[in-house]
Amino acid sequence: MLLGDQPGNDRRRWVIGSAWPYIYTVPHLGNLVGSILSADVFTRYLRLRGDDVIFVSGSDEHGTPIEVEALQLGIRPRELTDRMHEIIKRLFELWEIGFDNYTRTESEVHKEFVKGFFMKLYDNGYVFTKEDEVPYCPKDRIYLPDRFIIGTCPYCGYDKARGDQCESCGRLLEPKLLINPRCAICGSKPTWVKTRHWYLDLTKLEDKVRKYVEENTTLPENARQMSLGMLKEGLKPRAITRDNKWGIEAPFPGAEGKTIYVWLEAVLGYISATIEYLRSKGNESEWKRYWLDPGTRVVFFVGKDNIPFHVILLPAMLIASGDPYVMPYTTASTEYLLFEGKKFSKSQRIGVWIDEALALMPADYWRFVLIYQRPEGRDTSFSWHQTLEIINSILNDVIGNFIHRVLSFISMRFNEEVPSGSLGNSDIKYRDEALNHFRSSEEHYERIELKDALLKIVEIARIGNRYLNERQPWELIKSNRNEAGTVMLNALHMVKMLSIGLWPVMPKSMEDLWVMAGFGKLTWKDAYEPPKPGTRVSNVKPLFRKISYEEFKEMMKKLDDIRNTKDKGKYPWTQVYIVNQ
RNA sequence: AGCGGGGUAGGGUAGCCUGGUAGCCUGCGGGGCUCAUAACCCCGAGAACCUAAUCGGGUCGGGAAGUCCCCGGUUCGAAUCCGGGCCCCGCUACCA
Repeated sequence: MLLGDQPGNDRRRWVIGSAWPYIYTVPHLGNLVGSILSADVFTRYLRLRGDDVIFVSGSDEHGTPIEVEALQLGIRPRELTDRMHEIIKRLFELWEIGFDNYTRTESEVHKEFVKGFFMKLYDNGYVFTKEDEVPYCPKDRIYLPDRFIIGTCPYCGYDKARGDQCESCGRLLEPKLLINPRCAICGSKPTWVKTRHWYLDLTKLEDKVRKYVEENTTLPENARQMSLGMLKEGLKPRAITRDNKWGIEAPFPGAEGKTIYVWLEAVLGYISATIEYLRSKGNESEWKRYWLDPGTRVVFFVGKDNIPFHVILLPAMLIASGDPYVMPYTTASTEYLLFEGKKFSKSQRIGVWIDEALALMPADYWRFVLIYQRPEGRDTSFSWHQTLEIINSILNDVIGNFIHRVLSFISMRFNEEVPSGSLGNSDIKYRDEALNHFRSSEEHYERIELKDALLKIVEIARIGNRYLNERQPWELIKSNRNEAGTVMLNALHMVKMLSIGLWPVMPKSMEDLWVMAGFGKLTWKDAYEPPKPGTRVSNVKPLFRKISYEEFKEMMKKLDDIRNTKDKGKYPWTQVYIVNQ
């Protein structure tokens, strides 16, 4: 392999979207890893390569749970989401998430876009109406989704069964099957009222969607199989409208007072957020270059629960619009992150939330640990034990210590100046082995296998450590300063590769390293070039440190304290812990 | 219930499509090195168990013939292919 021999030099154009968090509460680590964090890492990789990328997401704020929460707190839904949106936006900044636009579904641009978009579906004949009978709570004056009705399960007699499914026996239910049904909010008896709803006629779109899924070879296996399974059973019409007040008004003639089903509008946010971003840049019409030009690759990052909306529904709607939207390139879907083997659960306090996490460790530590355990292929269990091992043994010992032994050696033995050198066979062998791993990491990044991409970069540090042990520059320098210089120049080259490959995962630490090592601002292809002799390393100090068992115990105590404080908050926005920075 | 994914040393994961040495990381034991953050490098045991002895572990002796969730099949040969089953997770269209 030759230096500079890297594939794909041409500048590509991308839209990266991560699933919109529902801001009823602060997301937990499981929510973060599959969607927003993964999308950020991939986006940073693309930027490092010099690709043209727009990275968007936003707060999903409509829908019944938020409407009900606000009702119970005696405030308007918008007040709740105004506050939560600001908090969550701030938390993502603290997590070093580099959105071009993190917006919200209450954005005017979004609302206008959604209304116009659905009118196109209507005009194109993909919308029909049907009358349904739905449960309604006369006391709360709210239409009740299935799971907001509780009653006695007709099969097992469990008296807190929800209208969609009985948690006790697991059987699927319908609200009408429940014995003694009650409103989940106030407990009063719901009435059944007739209402008309507007449906998206997915049956007409089924063949085109199937073709899209079948021909899309970039979809992860879980997304592909799940989608093909749904298509095999046949797509059914899906209601676009709801009777909620909190949402985007349905634009259809005769649909006054109704709102659009949150999922169908939220997925359009990827487009509206792009428009909003480019409008703020003063060139709104550019959005068509991103969404209508077949050269663009649109990629979504979601958890596995989100697959149907991104692989079936959104593509179906894009087709139905009649506009020449570029079809999504892929949907990078992850499995679930479990917490100590169990599902994250807010009510049972199982898990760690993204506000608390930052009070315990720096964002880069978390980002490293989470991507290192990214649930690709199967559910993966997060455990504190494993987390400490990864930080102490991999991040600190293998990576951090390698970087530090190189920089401190140059600092002390070469007077802070990068030495020159001419590589011998052994040096070249190690350099090329490292470069091969760098190249392999690039291949994994290209396939959005972020965990494997990271593992390959970690290997470079292992190679570097082995290299130093074999060449022993601390011995060489006694007799042959030039050769010691060669080894250190080459080792610093490996540090450079590392710092580039790790930047998408730990941008802050790597930028600190770039300054310390005198690399300056780097791009992906710079990894193939050795550092410049004569540049200065300065202020060398360890980038990472270990977490002792005592510190871990203190962390757990701190987490307890934070939670006790959070519990005292009355409103959702007072149940959040923001680190002072 | 239906559909989809998964089950591999103590923990975490690769291999499965395309059958043939179970790879890697961590942890554990031993050795080396001294530039470095008690860091680094190399070697080894560990993916079967039971019994005796012991506070327990290491360890010693004996038995048994096992091995990638279990049972069966195909094959010279199965983690891999086929059939059946168990368990975990997701989705099932009105939660988001």
